[in-house]
Amino acid sequence: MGKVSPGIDAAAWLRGHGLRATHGRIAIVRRLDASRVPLTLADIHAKVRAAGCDFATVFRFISILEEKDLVERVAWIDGTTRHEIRARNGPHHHHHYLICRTCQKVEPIDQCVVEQVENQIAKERGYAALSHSLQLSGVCPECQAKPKMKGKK
Amino acid sequence: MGKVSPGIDAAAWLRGHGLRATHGRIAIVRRLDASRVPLTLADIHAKVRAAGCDFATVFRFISILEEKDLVERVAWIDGTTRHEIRARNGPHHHHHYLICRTCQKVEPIDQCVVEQVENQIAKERGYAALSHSLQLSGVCPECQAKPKMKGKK
DNA sequence: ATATTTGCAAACCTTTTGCAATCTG
DNA sequence: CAGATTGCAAAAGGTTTGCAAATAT
Repeated sequence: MGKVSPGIDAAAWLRGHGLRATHGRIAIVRRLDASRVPLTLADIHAKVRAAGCDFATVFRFISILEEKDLVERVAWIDGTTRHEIRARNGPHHHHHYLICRTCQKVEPIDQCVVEQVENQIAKERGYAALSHSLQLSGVCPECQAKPKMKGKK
Repeated sequence: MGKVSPGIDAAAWLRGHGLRATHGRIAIVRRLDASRVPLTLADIHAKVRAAGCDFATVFRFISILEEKDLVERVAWIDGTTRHEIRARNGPHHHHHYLICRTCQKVEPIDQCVVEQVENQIAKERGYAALSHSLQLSGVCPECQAKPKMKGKK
């Protein structure tokens, strides 16, 4: 649902956006499409290097996708920069996640509760072209149950 | 109000937290205290280097303050890592900002509208020790009025 | 006086770029 | 075939660490 399609034809998707379909790019799009959460360049590279795709290619191609607004860059709460294929739900960009500070598990939040906040606050001040990033973090039920081993970062 | 105090006695504040009051540290605390928005290490260093405080000192001391939970690290929406002195409003950490994507202006949002969201969503899933980071971005009224000069980042 | 903290410089690691070779349409 | 794209390797940025000298208590 947030995916480009279930098991998409990456080559067709690429050409449909006026992009050349090389092996590396196809692997990158597949990787992005398969993830429900934003990935770091290293994450992506780890999965596509087997296909002979260089880190520089990941870097450059992700930049291209971001310029075309097909991928969005997210400043993750742990300080890493991540990238996410953009769901086609209109001009609004949603990035709602629940992150466990202990096990680093990430759960997307589907509800659009922030919409009201966004409209209320930002429009009150006359802002246009709004977007937002909300990351909630805490300790998940599983980690609360486990013996406490402080894994700081 | 989010400040340690108006024109605080940094040395006393430091000793009060069991930290040695060196010139560099005093300058760093003053800088943090004077800002309503999170700062990068470079921001802080730029202001304290005149006082002969090295970048490494800024780096190490901020790390110490963060371990003691006196300063909080924030993954800013532009990908930079920023640091903010922690307001004493309880265990809840608030980071609500309205950021202009054109002029980079930052306006803190005082309202705690996310509280409901946080409690609703996170507790529904059994998370503990919640905190959140919300950054709204858009184009401020002033920038909407100005002639459009696309300053990307 | 003594343990802590600092400045300096080097080590790291991630991000970015140049260029010749390779591939796509 | 021609221009776009890639791999490789080096450059650039920001972060982190070691160590001897300086500092706070």
